[in-house]
Amino acid sequence: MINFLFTFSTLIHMDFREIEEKWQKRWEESGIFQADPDNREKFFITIPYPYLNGNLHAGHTRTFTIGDAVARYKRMLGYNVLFPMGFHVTGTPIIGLAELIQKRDERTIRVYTQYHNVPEDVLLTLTTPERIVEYFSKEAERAMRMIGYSIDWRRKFTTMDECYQKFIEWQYWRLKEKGLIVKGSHPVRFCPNDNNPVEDHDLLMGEEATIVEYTVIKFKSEDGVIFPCATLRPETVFGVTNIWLKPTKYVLAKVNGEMWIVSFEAFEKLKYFDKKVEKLGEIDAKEYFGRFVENPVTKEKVPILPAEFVDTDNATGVVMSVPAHAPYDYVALKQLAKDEETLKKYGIDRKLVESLKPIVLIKIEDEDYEVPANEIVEVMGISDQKDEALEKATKIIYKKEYHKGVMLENTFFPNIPVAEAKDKVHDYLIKNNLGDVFYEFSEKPVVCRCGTKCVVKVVKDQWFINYSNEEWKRKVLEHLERMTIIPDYYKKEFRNKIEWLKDKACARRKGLGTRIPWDKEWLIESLSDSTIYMSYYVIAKFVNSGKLKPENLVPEFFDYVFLSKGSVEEVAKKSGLSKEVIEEVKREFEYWYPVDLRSSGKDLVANHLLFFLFHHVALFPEKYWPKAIAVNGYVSLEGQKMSKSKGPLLTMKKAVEEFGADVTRLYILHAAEYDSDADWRRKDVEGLANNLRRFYEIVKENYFKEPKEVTTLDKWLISRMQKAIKETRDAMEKLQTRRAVNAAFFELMNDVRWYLRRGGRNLVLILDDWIKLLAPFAPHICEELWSLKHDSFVSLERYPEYDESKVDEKAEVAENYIRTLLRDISEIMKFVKDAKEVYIAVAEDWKREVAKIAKQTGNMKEAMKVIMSDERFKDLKKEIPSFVKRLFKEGFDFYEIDERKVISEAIEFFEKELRVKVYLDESKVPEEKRKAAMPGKPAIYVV
RNA sequence: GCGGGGGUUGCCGAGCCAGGAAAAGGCGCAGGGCUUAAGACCCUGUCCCGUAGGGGUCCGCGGGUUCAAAUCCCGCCCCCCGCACCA
Repeated sequence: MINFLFTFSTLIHMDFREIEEKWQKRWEESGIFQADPDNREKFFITIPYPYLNGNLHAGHTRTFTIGDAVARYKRMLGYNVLFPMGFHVTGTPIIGLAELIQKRDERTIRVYTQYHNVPEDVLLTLTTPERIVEYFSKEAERAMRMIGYSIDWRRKFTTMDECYQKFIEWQYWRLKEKGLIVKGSHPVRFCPNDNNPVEDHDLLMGEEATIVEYTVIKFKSEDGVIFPCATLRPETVFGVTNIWLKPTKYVLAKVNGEMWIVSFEAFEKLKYFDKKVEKLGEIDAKEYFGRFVENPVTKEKVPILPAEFVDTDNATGVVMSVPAHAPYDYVALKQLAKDEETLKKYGIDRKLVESLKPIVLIKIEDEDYEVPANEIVEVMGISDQKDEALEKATKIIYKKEYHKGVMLENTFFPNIPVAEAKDKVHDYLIKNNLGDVFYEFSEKPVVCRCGTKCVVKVVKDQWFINYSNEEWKRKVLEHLERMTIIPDYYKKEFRNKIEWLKDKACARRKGLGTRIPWDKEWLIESLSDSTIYMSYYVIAKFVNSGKLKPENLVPEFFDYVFLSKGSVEEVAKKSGLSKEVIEEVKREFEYWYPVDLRSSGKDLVANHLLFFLFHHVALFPEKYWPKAIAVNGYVSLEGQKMSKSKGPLLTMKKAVEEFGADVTRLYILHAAEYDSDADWRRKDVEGLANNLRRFYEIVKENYFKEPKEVTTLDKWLISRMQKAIKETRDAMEKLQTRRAVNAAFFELMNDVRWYLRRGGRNLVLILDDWIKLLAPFAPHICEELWSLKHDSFVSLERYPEYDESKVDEKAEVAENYIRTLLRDISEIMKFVKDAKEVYIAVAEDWKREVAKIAKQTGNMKEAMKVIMSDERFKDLKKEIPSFVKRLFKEGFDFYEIDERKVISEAIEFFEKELRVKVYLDESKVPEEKRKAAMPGKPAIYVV
């Protein structure tokens, strides 16, 4: 009794954490996850290192746990598995965070204490980037140990380490030598007050705004003044009838030596565009109304006219008018012709305005209208240029013409689709200095966190990585085809993104990181310093053990280790290392490389994972290019998006403390598959904890029972186990952790429930396999259970093999038979009051003919045709489809089981379940019921 | 707009590629068992109808192919994600 009570209470209060900590300690002490080269086949799996501006959260937990499950699974398959981890600290957010903490920013303090669970007194000391890195790297490592990842911790590093920086410098020198680093300029969102580019999270307003590139077309007046018309539709330049200015003041400016007339706002913006800009004076637009300018493309002279709809805060504030295709222009022109007052005010001849006829220059196949702008304006009933509906009208026309339109004969590009002509005109303008570009936000306003309105700034002379390089892209694309991408449809996505990738600025002024070795004013930007660092895990082991020092890491050393360039003697001399050490590092690199699997969140597809591919292809020999990439989705909390900087957030540590490592792991692995998003729901997590506890109890209760004689039921259980092994393995090969956990845990659990309900007493027969099967997912509890009987680590055991000889289809069919029969009987008993006895009659033998026919034809379609047309079966047309379906689903053994025998052996079970007497007795079952019986579906009679 | 993914039973989510079960599993809810009780655990039910294992309706909407469609084909509607220099 005392013993019972004790057991009982330990079960109730079974503390996952206690078990987990015990095994984490043992793993650590035994060093079983430290991977060094040996004669086994290797498997090198990496996960993107976390960025340390906060604690690891449920999102990390998902990606990392998938990685760990795969690592453990592969290890149990016999691979020598390397699963390392480092920390990313490059860039600005950590600095930003330090500043916020220093300033005691209220929101930051709240978010970091409440969601990141940093104690306030500790948080307030994190006022420098160094302290932040120090603190969060320790926390991250602790969290990852708490959840039981099988990481080789001897290889950890941060991207600020001196040795890492040597490695990055080497990489950039080599890229530069290959001509893949180029200089250029590009537009960025910029805060004039902070004097810095702004990132999304630095914005108060306008996070959605993108930078739009307007084409500027230089219309010139006789006195040489340029009216820079900004447009998104340069192809319509062939249809310009006039240009518009708002009747207000403009600026006369000298722009790169030319005289430009632009709005005041535009002038301010121009200052940031990497141009020489000088204000010469102010002019009033009215001085120009009625005067003419020359269309630089058609050489036509067109008048300058006033229009109220012109927005001086959009682009240059000078607009060209294409009334045939632009509803605004059409309406404004019509309106002006009628507006006596305005015409008089500016001394414009009405005849002039009336003479301006729309010039149609685009046609749309299958549609036949004269002047598109006219038609839409009439349909929508717009007559005022300030009508907001014009915006919509413009969009409709634009959309149609862009996608379906073709240029007409009166343009330079007859019969060319509009989408193409647009670029051609743009290029023509730029090439001949007849045009320019003007950057503008797609939405306004865009406001920095400091309250200042942002501008677009063109950063000049910046270093770029030349991803647009065709040769480079081609190689990456070719390699992509050879790679495994999981899930497979992401290969298409990668293909598109590789083609779309443009040159990328790789340098920044501010932040943590490595300086560009040949231009020390610039720092290498954070996504650009994390492309090939998987190779650095090899180096890091030697750095951490003290064998490699920063001064040893000369470029020639990396050349030799990674690329086999140069001679060991030379490298020894240059690096100050012994030949042995150099060779040892090289051997280790050559053993581990390439990366066999990089498993990552889907947010990195369009950036990091691309760069990862590009840089490997550029720098390493082909045999070291990555083998596979897997992508997983996000995690939300009770349906809410997580946010590092705003909350809500669930840290990895908190999840483990609260629910335990195995529960957290199992839950996150099971919550969603592949790139679909998972939702962390407390209720579900608790439910899972119960299931896991139940597993623990069941194993403990049965593990030491002496095996008894093996029954059909036992064979069924063993067979089910084989199916589960097969399913789990197959799922894991495809990285389907949800399916794997479903098969290895939930479905087996259901089978075990049935087995126990059926009175099974030999559960012990499958327990070793079950524990091993679950070990990659819930390693702690599995170690604990395994250790009850064995002296080894289950983590190092061989994963269960699927053994077809143990599959017993007949036993499975028999159990299904019993299950179905039980269900049918109880279904009927619902309708019989005070049922006392149940009689069962199996179908007559001749009905097995159906199965024979089905087997002969081999497919459902054929079988149904043949059987249904058979006279003998015409009374059974209701029963046959489901029978045939079962045949094809459960296999043809189905009709070969001895139903009478199966039923006889289960009578006792039926009686226990149903609490009535059950007889297998044909004579007691009425004729009409017996007639409807089919093989597998006996007649039932309840009295 | 371009590109990728998706709309399934109260919810989450399998199934769809290889057409043949009101459609796995989990959660929730209801009833029963166990228990002094609660929790846990074990059964049963959970679209509608039904005093015999049955019938009806169902997988975003509308058509089509087929003996048979959640699954294949066509059209439409809606939702999510990426479009960068930011980790």
